[in-house]
Amino acid sequence: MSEPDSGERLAAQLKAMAHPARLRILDVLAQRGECICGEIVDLLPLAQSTVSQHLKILKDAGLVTGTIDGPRSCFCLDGAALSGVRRALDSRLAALEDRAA
Amino acid sequence: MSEPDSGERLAAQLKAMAHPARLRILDVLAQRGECICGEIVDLLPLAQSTVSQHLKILKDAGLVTGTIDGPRSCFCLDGAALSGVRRALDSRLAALEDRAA
DNA sequence: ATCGTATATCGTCGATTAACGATTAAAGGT
DNA sequence: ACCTTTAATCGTTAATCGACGATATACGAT
Repeated sequence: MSEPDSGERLAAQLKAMAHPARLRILDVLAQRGECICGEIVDLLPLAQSTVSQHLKILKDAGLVTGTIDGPRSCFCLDGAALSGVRRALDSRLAALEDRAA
Repeated sequence: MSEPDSGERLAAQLKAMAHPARLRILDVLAQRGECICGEIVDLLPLAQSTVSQHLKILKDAGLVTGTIDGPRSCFCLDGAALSGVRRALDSRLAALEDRAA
């Protein structure tokens, strides 16, 4: 198994988000609920292969899910994972917030 | 000037956080309030030069502040910046949360 | 069976990252 | 003045990233 410790897992998720194109993809998915790859390609100034690669990174990090739908792939956000990232950040900054209060 | 758009700025901040060692540094600072470089070096399994480099990355991203104190450097978190990251994530995920509700 | 559309994957290339040891700089103590 | 301590910077190396075009795959339509 070798579960990565929580720091490594969170780091990996943040890393997946830490790219302007991938943030935009997450935005698009948040707005539309779901998307096929081609729609995202049309919205971003990147080649199809590059978008597909970014989607794979987001999928590998568990932040989006992709289901094959005929010749297309339908992507949508994994709400639980994204909430998890948010909670992880919150708890890590809790000490700071307390101090500031 | 060429202010980076909000996506690029957030991406840069997330990227600075997206490393296990840097997350640990943020944790240490959150717990202790402030630290000198050497304390962090003692806590992490990394060379002094590597830790100093990580601190520079966090400082350049605006997530921590470093003030020179004699021969030492005293680091602490920039609460406003970190809260900003949190808020930015929250607002980007708002659409998702609404959908899930 | 073939064709067209939609994606994923491969291979490549330059740029960036992460790590280290060695060196330098800046104080402080004696 | 000289040494010690602390931290930043330099130079190197291996590994990873980001982008692309080209290719392969999977399916639906004709």
